[in-house]
Amino acid sequence: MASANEDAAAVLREYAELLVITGGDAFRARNYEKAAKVVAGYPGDLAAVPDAALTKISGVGTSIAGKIVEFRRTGTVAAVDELRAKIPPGVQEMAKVPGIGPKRALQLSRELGVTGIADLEAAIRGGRLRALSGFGAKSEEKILGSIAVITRDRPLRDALRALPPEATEERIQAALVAWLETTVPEKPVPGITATGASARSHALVRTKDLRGDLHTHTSLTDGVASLADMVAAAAARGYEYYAVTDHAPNLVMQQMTDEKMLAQRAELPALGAREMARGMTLLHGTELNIAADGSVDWDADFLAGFDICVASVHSSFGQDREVMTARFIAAAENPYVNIIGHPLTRKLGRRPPVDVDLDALCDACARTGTALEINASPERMDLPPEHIRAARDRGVKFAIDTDAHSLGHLNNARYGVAAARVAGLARDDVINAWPLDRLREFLAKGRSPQRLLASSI
DNA sequence: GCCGTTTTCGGCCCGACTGTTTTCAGTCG
Repeated sequence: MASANEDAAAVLREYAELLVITGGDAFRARNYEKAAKVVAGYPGDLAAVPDAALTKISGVGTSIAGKIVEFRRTGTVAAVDELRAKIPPGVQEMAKVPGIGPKRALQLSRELGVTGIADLEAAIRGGRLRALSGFGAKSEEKILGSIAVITRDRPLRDALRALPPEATEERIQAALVAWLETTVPEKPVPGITATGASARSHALVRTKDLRGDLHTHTSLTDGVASLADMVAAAAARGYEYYAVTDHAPNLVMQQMTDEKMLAQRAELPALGAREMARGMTLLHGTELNIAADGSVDWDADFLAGFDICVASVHSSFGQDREVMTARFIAAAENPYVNIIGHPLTRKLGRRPPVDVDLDALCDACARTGTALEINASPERMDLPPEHIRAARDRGVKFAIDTDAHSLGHLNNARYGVAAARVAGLARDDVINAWPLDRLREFLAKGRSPQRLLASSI
């Protein structure tokens, strides 16, 4: 997503990374990282914001605004250049490899003279890593796996990042199809639909069909925009409904509590009544954590207070297929779980998909009335089109969600729609393309009074 | 470096996991 916003964000992000590698103040680094997210997710064109107005952006103070101004004028930031020069070549690149952080990247450079990812792979295959303290067979295996993920995902990630900021769903769709065709030329993916090539293309879901977003965050957890700003931005998109789904307590770093969640819920009626959001129904939800055993954060009593629950895997990614599948199915069978969030939990070029029997999970979802998420974040593309098609054929419904952590992310829905279109989904397959009444029926799931009574007998 | 209905200083994201170690450092979400 090449744009003034993304360019500035990249510089701020790099400065944060450099501060961490060079042992700078962690809070300072975190502020740059946060500012990078805010700038990347700034809903307008950052180039149109006057210098003096930059500090009006939350998370951007005088110092960071100064660096943005410098970058706009000169195309570079001196402080970033200085830190770059202090670090041996390859360290920044290696520190981004999952399993390697700043400390290990520096160690690899200093003690082995490794100069980058390609060199690192050669060093591992040459058995040179074994000589380092703290590195063993498992580390070698993990690093090689990470390098494979980076290599494999890079073409798709780069293709998506190269799209213009306002790329339409058709344009994104074309990029996805092109990538699928180059990836598996010998094995055509069944049901994949190229742009405009299908006679059914008129029936495919469109971005304008989406009536709401069902997975979004605020600054109460790891989002960078306030609840009020997120709601206003959603209303400006013309949504009929909008779900706020901040993280739940078991993702410890988010520091969610019962009290915070209830306080957020109490804010919604007033926000919904504002002129800006009038006519848009606010749903109070959460993104639960599916624990290693398939349980979630809260008990039934507390969960019953939510309008909608997304449930996602955020830990223990390495479970074997059988355990992982049982874990997901347990979550789908929870009467309060409406959507399985980013089902493969992959991040392009960062984290491989978990090993789950999707057919079994799809059957559980179809049986229990649980939707699978098509997470629209271009950093995830999860589910990918080939799996969406298979899931649809097993009777699964979908939620195309942005998982927005900033205002700008709300505009990512079209990436999910593109994946859905490639897979051949129609409006009827997508629960957030349904009218609110029908959506509410779906969300009631197994937790209507009659059903709960019946299941307790 | 940013922020403010505990405000101009002093907080701010904490704990589990992992692999390697023999008591813990590093990484991650």
